[in-house]
Amino acid sequence: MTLTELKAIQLAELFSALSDASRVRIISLLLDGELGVNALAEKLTMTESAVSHQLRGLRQMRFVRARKAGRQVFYRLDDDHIEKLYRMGLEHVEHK
Amino acid sequence: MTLTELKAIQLAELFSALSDASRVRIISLLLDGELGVNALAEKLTMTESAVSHQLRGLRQMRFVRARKAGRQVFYRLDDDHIEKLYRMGLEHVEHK
DNA sequence: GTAATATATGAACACTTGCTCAACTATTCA
DNA sequence: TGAATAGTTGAGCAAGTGTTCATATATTAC
Repeated sequence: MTLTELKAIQLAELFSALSDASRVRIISLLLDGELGVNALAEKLTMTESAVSHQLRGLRQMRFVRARKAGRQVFYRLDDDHIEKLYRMGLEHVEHK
Repeated sequence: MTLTELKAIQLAELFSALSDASRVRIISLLLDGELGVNALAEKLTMTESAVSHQLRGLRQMRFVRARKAGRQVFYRLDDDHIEKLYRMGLEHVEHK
């Protein structure tokens, strides 16, 4: 199975989105439904700024989608592929 | 689904192993069977040193396993979980 | 209009990562 | 023994990443 360099890069980018504990925890919280930035920040004990920066990356990779309501922005997972990847990873981590 | 900080870190580490194009290409080559460091280096057009450094990381994460035969060291995937993760990622990348 | 709230953004900085290069170990062959 | 081959390892460094802090934007309340 030879892989083009482009696809190798795309795959690496995909997995990079889950290669940081803060992002993993954001994904894990959004599995239960949408949350605003402030709620995420509180649950994660991170600053809103740090959360916002991470959400930006996740948004650009189409891992999450934003919905604006008044001055709040609610985020949710964009795609169930992400959930599958997450669960498969979790399974791997737990069965060792 | 609340995730402990430890598991978030472990998950992030797992996905980190696939978060680099060189490592992704190594995994993709090893899907077809074991290969020595030199053969990997040639197929990847990377130095043996660079490949060896990456293999070290993959070994530590138990993504690959080494078999020594004379002065050669053959690497293969350690676990079919990795293959599943890889294929799921590839599917995601290709269906967009 | 002003003030308060919710989020986004850019710069700066510490930390991490992946490579190169040189030196090293281990094995085979003569 | 010595030379050649296969791979590993550590130092050094450029590039990338995640956070903080200050500032900016957008919306709501007054």
